[in-house]
Amino acid sequence: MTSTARLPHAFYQRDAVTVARALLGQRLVRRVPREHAPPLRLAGIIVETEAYLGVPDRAAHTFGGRRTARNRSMWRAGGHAYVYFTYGMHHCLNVVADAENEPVAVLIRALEPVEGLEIMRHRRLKARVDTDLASGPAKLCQAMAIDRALDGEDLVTSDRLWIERARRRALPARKISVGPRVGVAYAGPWADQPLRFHIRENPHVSRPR
DNA sequence: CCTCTGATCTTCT
DNA sequence: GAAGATCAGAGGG
Repeated sequence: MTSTARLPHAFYQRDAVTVARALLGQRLVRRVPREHAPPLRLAGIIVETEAYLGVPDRAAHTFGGRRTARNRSMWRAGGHAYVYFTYGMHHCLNVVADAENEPVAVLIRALEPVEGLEIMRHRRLKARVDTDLASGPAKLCQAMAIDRALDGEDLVTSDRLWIERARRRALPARKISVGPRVGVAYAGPWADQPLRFHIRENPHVSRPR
């Protein structure tokens, strides 16, 4: 029997590294209302994450504690969404972690699609194979119809975006691969920190160059 | 397999 | 005015 219980507030109220590891194997769900039709339900298992550690973390948008119009959601309590727009065309989804006013978050980097595959294929026409549907932070936002309209969303109460518990316990460490974060070479020593986590041998994980 | 490049525009300096 | 928590396609080996 498949559980549909949402991850509770307390799940997110932990340090970003713990949350980044615990999110692996859980199910991200997007509900999209439609006129004259039942709502769409899109879902994918989280297979890759990165932790961003806030004020001291040179790679984080909240480095130095600077608040901007873009990053203000990161100061919210753990369990909210932080969605940003970048490169003039891409959106990326973060899950805010830890306590309110602790501006840390977890970037969701890849999903294994499990519900609404037909819709996702339609939204991702460039993907020749299903392992390319959501194998990157911007790809998954495209597949799941996630944009800035969902910035600041409360994942515990929202009817548009939430995360369900798909596994009872966190994945054992031996099934998680750990390494440096992608695309943050500018961050000095923080670029080398082991803050990227992904499920080992899962074909839906991103393949950065 | 690998490296290089263009796209495209919001955000912040 | 420049850069960016990216992606896709092209070209060469």
